[in-house]
Amino acid sequence: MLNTLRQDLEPHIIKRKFVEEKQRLICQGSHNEGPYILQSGWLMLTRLDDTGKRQVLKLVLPGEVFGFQPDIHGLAIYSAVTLTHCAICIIPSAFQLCSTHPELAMRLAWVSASDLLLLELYLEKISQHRATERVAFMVLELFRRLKQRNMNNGNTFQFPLRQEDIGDFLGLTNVHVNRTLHTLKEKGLFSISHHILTIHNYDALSNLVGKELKMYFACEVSP
Amino acid sequence: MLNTLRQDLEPHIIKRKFVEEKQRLICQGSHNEGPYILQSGWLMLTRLDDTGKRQVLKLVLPGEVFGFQPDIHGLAIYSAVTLTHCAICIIPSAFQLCSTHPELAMRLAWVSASDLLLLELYLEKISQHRATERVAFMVLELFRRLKQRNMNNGNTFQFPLRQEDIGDFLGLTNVHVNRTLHTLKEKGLFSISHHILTIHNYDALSNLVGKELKMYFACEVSP
DNA sequence: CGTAAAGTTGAATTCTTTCAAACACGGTGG
DNA sequence: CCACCGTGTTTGAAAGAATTCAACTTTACG
Repeated sequence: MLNTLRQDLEPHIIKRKFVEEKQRLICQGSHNEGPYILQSGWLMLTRLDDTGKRQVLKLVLPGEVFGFQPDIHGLAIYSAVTLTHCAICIIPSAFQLCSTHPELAMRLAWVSASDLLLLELYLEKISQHRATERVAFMVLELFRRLKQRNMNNGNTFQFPLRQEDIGDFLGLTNVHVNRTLHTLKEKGLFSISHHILTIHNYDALSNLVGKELKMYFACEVSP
Repeated sequence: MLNTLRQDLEPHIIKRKFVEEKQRLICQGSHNEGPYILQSGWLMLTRLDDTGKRQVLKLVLPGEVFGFQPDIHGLAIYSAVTLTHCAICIIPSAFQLCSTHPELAMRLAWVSASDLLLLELYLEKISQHRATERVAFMVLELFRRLKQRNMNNGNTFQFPLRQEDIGDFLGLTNVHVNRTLHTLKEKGLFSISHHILTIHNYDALSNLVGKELKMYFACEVSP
């Protein structure tokens, strides 16, 4: 399911781009050309509010579709910012293509529904649980998606986020993220160093997120 | 856009149901027959975690589709619970229908993307803002959707949620919801009494949620 | 009228933020 | 090669927000 989308659409993909890190692909409040497919690299979807607070809505990994938004006034409600060097594809007129390519419509439905499911899980964690569990959840959720893509190296993987990004993702201040990471490191669960994250005790970590999610993370779901 | 879905699908809708309040249509962890269309009444999508904490994921209003979830192990990740007497339709084999009815696939894509957008806004509020703003946001967001359905009576509308439901929706305890509702009532913004909510000062209320969302709530978006 | 469910209030505790300052690190230019 | 600078991380102390616990009041409903 992961790779076929690009194959289906191959003839319709007009533009390909390579983008440096910290660049903006979609800009909140502007017109959105998407949807896009991320081919390689990491990026994040972020939203700024009037007070200048930032919410990271999603971390996008290779193979994922992003930027399929029903617009408010036709404008994007979030920005897409690269965390690393990225390669992306643009599907310029996805809406029109849908009528002639029902499989694209199905795919977009499936993508949105999957994003929705993931966001529901994040919302639950952020809304109901404390800093430690939120961070544990994020690490395990990422680890699961990275493993599906063979982007891990055993219990280790690249982790391009700053502590402030984690905070804006999980609804915490960078200061509190720092303290929480320390606690988790001291407990021997995982540690981050030089943008590399290492899980030292997977079982203890997954115990933090509860039994149901533990099963979710253990199982290989097609992305 | 709101009403056409049912018309498109009319020949394929097999079952119709009337359901009492506080009944469970989808049960977390069980197989899900959906998707469904809510014809009348209110219901909510809720998720329980291992510790017994509950997250309300969405309030579903008449005309909306719910229960289109890519399953974990084929099982529903949330329950659907009626808040009032409801009338619903079931679209039994939506996935198969999609191949012969591309407009259904498009509709489901659009529904999921809209749900995702709404959830992103809730996540931002819950993650970044305090109790007062969360509650204000919920009231305005509901008011907007109710107005689209002519389910308001001026600045007044039926409000079937208990304070505990609000808490589980917004990530607050029922105790704190109570105190927050009091504060907002004393400020003359809105009040709830006998399951009827009255907005006393719309402008002041919408100032609480910020300029961008204020515009969002002011505009009539097709649902 | 009586019971169960929902709402209200206070006081103590816990978690998180805020503010401020110090520290570490990688890169740049002298 | 080293000093310098900016970005990101670390730490402490005080303030603030929300939770917990417990008791009490009100409302809904048979």
